[in-house]
This record gives sequence, C-alpha cells and structure tokens, in this order.
Amino acid sequence: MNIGEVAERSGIPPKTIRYYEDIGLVRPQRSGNGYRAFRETDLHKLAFLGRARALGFSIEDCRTLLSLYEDESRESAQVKAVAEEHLTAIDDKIAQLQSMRETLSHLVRSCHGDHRPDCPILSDLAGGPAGS
Amino acid sequence: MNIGEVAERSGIPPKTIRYYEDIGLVRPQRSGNGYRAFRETDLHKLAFLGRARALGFSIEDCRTLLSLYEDESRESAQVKAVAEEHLTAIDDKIAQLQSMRETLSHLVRSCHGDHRPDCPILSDLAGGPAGS
DNA sequence: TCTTGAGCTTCCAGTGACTGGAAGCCCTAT
DNA sequence: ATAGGGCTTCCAGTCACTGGAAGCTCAAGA
Repeated sequence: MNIGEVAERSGIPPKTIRYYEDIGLVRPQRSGNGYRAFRETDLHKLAFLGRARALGFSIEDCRTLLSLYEDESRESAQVKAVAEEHLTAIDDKIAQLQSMRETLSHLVRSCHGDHRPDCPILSDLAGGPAGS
Repeated sequence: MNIGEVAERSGIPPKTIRYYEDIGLVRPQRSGNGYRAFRETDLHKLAFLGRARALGFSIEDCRTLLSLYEDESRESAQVKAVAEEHLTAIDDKIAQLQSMRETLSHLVRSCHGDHRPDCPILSDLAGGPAGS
C-alpha cells in the first residue's frame, strides 16, 4: 500500500503519517522506487493511533499505549493507569473551561451590546469589580 | 518601574512581558541604561492582558479587546461580539472534552486493571467494538 | 514517444504562546 | 575589587502537526 491509500483507510492525512514515521511511531518498509510500502499491520497501528489521538491521548501516551498493545505480557493495570491519568487531565481541563465559561457568560449577559461605549466586559478586564 | 516590579505587580512573568512587547501589545519606554521603563498605564495594560488571557482569549482577541478598550468611541456590541464568539468556542471545546471523557471513563470502568494482559481499553483502540 | 497530471519524495518554515538557556551589560553593596 | 542579582539580546525548544517548494515516479492518453 502507498501512503495515499493508507491515509484514506486510516483517516490520517499523509503529512501526519510521515510525521509519525519521523518520530518513530510507525516504520513502513520502502519499495524500490523509494515510496513507503505499508503492510496491514502498519495500517492497523495507524488506525490505533487515530483512535487514541481522538480520545485526546498525547503522542507520548500513544507511544506507551502502542508498546503495551504489542507487549503480550503487559498488565492491564498499566494501561488503566495511563488512561486514568489522562482522564484526570481531561477533568481538570473541563473544570478550567467551565470556570472560564461561567465568568464569561456572566459578563456577556451583563453587556447590553449596543452602540454605546460602556461595557462591563471591558470594565471587568480593566480592573475587576471596579466596573460592576 | 523595571520589568521585575511590573512582573510582580501584574502577575505576568518577565519573559512573557518581553514577548508581549515583541508582538506589539505593550510599548514601554527605555531608560538611559537600556532597561525597559514601564509607566502605570503599561502596568494597567498588562494586568488587563493577564485577565483576558485567564479567560482564555487568544492573543489576537486580546489585541482587539485592548484596542476597543482604548477606543472611546467603541460600541459595546463590538466587545460583546468578541466575547460571544469566544464563549461559543469554549462551549465547543467543553463538549468535545466531555465526549472524550464519556468514552474514556466508560473504558476505564470496564478495565479490571490487574496483572492480566486482557484490556478492553486496548481492544477498543485496536478496532472498536471487536473487543467488547 | 511525448506529455500531462497525479502521487510520491525530502526539506524548510510556520503555527500559539510562551519558556529555557547562554552570553554579556548594569547597578549596588561590601 | 568583587560578588550578586537584575537587566539585556538572541537562539532554540515546546506540541502536533501543516503548508509549500522542488523534484522524482508512474500510469494513461495523443
């Protein structure tokens, strides 16, 4: 398989596949013409990577997960630990965004949003409660 | 004021303040010795930037918000538009993270996490429902 | 056979918003 | 005189790609 077909079947753009090779996540063989020659296992790996990335795992996490996947003697606890840590990071991120969201939506609601210059959003940014 | 004092009072690290000068967000004067000489208005601007960044506004949004802040003839609708767009982006991000969170927490719950190698997390990554 | 166009290759640079580090000047205190 | 801390600039690295340029390969059509 050439890179184009792999890209289509895995849903990962050619550029990204080349990048993954650069950083050692996949190691396709080469044909005589210098083209990358992917086997089914490479495609499988890339699909794995695509799903892991879609769940927000970092590239380094993906590397770990792939190596666990290929390690017959892994312990599921290792996988679970990686996933739990990531889950915690996601929760933290959500909490942070929700806190921003709360402040921001409050400010947006309090701004009349017309042709006049007074704006509680700017007042808040300019110095906190001085504007409220 | 030198950069150190401004950093302390605004909560923004010196490196970041220099970066903000590089990209034209602040324009401190210079003393005879080449040191940056910040006035109160510069400090005020940096505090404004710190709050806007804490709400997740991009640097470009911050630039816009600063210029609106300094524009006496602004219309509050302009400010509100920027904030609403950002709010929508935050909502999108939260939704995306919550979707990840849901899938991931489901997988984590279904993994026994012991010394055995079978792992529904890896099975899912390796090909979706084939592992369940 | 020649050409055309798509697909492949590599390499370099840019994204956002900083952050770390090196080399070196300035200022104050001892 | 020297030690130290603070200031300066510039370069490089972060993360995960992504765009673009220059050039090679291959299959199809005139």
